[in-house]
Amino acid sequence: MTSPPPPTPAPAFHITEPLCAVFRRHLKGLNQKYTPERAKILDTLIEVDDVFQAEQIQSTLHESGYRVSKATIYRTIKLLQDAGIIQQVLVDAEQSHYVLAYGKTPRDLLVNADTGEITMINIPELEAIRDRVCAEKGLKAQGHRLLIYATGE
Amino acid sequence: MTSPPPPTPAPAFHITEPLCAVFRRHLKGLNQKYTPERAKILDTLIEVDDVFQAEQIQSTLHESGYRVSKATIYRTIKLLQDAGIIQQVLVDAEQSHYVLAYGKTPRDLLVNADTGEITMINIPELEAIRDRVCAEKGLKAQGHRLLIYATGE
DNA sequence: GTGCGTGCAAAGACTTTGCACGTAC
DNA sequence: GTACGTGCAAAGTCTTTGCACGCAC
Repeated sequence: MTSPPPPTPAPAFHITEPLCAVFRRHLKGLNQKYTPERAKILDTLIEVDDVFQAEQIQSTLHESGYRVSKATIYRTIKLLQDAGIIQQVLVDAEQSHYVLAYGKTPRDLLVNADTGEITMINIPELEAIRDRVCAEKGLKAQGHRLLIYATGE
Repeated sequence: MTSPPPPTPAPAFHITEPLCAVFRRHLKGLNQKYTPERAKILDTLIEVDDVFQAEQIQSTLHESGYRVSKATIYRTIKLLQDAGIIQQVLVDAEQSHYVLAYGKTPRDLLVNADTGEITMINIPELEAIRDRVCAEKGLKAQGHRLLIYATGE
């Protein structure tokens, strides 16, 4: 039950709160535990601080000498999504990508078509544009995502 | 070899040319044939005239009493992408979605989060914004895609 | 008869799930 | 000892590929 589109949930708490605390609180609410695997995965995401994939998390952990199964990684990713800490980003049909979303609202991504590198950018005026377009249709904007494909340099 | 991101190729020919002619020309260039299956698939896309998935094409054809295998549908989708007639759109991690792209440059989509309905919209000022952002990074914009998630009515 | 196209079934890639074992309260 | 978590392997999706058969020039 992967939420089909990422409706960009609004981050609700203070930005300064450590993400692990947010995660711990979310888990506690579900009567679940903040296990070493879950902590390691979250730490890795924070360290990477970029768009990431399940595979990448596993190999990064592996390099640190820490072995976690794919199953656990996927399960943890789902928990982190539910907690609003990460968000799915659709940049590639082959594999799911995610970004840290908590307190950041990363809605705009620059994809370097040469290198595949993905950079988070921020284009504030998009929110106004988006709201205007929705209002014209009698709808209410819940979020947006812009992907820009670029080459050169 | 599904092209990972859709770099939004610029449509080059006159809009009034029927898409089947474009497709036929593309196939001829590859020494391939405009078969009934390929024609039917393209006709269906034109009739649907909306974001679509492979599955949907097959069942729509099936309702018309025409049976085409998934393999042929996927192979034809790839040909249509190469011809610049359709483009992949990433709206959902579960399945690949495509839209007719020829002569339309549909870069902006409005996703109704309540109904799942996807509408193509056009926001001309985005091109300027996109080009500006890329220029700031010393890159050259090749295309973009905006997804807006909305609810209400 | 060579080349291209189709359907079928098998293979692939990513993700999810069932199960047995472990660990913490 | 109950509840939750993990790894493994199997299952599940969507998509691609290999192969044999068919059709057209």
